[in-house]
Amino acid sequence: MKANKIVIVEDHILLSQAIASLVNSFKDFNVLYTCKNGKELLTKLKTPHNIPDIILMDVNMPILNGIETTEIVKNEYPEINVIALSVEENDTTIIKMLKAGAKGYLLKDVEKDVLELALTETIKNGYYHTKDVSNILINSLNDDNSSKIRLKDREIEFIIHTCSEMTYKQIAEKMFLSPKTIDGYRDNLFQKLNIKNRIGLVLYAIKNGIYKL
Amino acid sequence: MKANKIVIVEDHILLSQAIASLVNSFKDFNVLYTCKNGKELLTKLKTPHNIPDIILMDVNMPILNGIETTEIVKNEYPEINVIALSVEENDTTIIKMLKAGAKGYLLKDVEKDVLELALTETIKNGYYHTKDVSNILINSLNDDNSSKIRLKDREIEFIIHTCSEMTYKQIAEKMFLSPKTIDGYRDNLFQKLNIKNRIGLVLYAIKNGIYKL
DNA sequence: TATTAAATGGGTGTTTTTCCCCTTTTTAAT
DNA sequence: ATTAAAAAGGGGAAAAACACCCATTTAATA
Repeated sequence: MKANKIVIVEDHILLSQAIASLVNSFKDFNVLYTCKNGKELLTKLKTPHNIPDIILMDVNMPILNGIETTEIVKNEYPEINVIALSVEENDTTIIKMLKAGAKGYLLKDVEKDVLELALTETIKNGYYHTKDVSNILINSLNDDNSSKIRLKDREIEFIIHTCSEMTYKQIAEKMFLSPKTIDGYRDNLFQKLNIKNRIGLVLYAIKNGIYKL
Repeated sequence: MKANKIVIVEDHILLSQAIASLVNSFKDFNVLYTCKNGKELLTKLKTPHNIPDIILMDVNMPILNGIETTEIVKNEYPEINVIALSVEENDTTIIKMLKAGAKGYLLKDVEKDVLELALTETIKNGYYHTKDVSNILINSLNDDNSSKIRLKDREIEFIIHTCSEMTYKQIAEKMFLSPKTIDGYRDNLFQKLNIKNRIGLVLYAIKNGIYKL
């Protein structure tokens, strides 16, 4: 078997080169090149001999993040397998990444053997998942059908305004609603999300990507 | 010259092994072992043959972070050179790390050659600094004298508690202070940071890495 | 030692937030 | 058309947050 070609996309150069060194130490794999972000990757892929077998993709990157990049790669080069590599254990991030078309999701604190296994299995079967990630997926699927928290558009708009120094009265003005209606939105959300006060709402919004810093 | 012994302290195993692979590829350096956090390192160091020439230390770690660990290492094993390795470009973090006794501070997006150079120079001269970090240091010194916002330790502790659903009264209890003192902290910070309410403080904390999600 | 600055805490009053229990209007579904 | 559910709005009260002004105790330092 000739060595499989790997591309690494990761914004921190040292880490990217370190991972490259690790991958090159594996028997059947070789790093073709590394990229600092999604945009750089897409430019590279336009040249045919730059098409790898597997892309190891960091999720959190500037310019073009892992999720968006994976979507584009999946559309334009469906034969390439993307494996996500991240510190993020956030359920929704993992799901978004897999929805975008990633064939695996590795947390950055796995052993190097797991990385090698993931590469081997992905070449063989087209996918690889650790138990951790599988469990997270199963849990989140269960949530979906039963009691998943569904936020309405107007509520999301309200939550975003909540992440500012405005008072509720000012938010009401901005949304052309009575302060009392805003009161209702808030009371509803507090109960639905099981939080105690506005701070909790702000933290929820940021953690779930509703409000972006 | 026989190979210099390197130890890597980094909480994400895969990264730690990747960096190890990279360091092992350098001519004059060999990785002795890796650790997941400061506590693990301190245990290891108790055995004499586990004493390395240089420790590559991540700054953000659970259990015992890079700054605290470096302080302890500097006291108990002054002959070991510590080089900080981090994504944090935050001025105060860098300064704290250098104050703690680190002989260098590498951002995680430098080229691998820079890492090798840093290791070589540290063996030769006992220290190494990139231009980036030197500049940050110089700037921060200038700022310090003029109008830089300086947060005291107790204030930072307060801000972190602020990013929770606790009321100020509960924060006061947790910090063993009177609610009135907390009142003072808050009023001070609102003025110093030019914000209007607790939400502003939470957003400030998150944006500036004081509170990590 | 005198002076300053920082840390801690008190008093009092206003505004905002939070909570609970309501009504009316609109929208969706049977 | 009828019913049900969701959205919008309300009253009133208690709790928390906010603002300002001031007192005491340390710690630093000129």
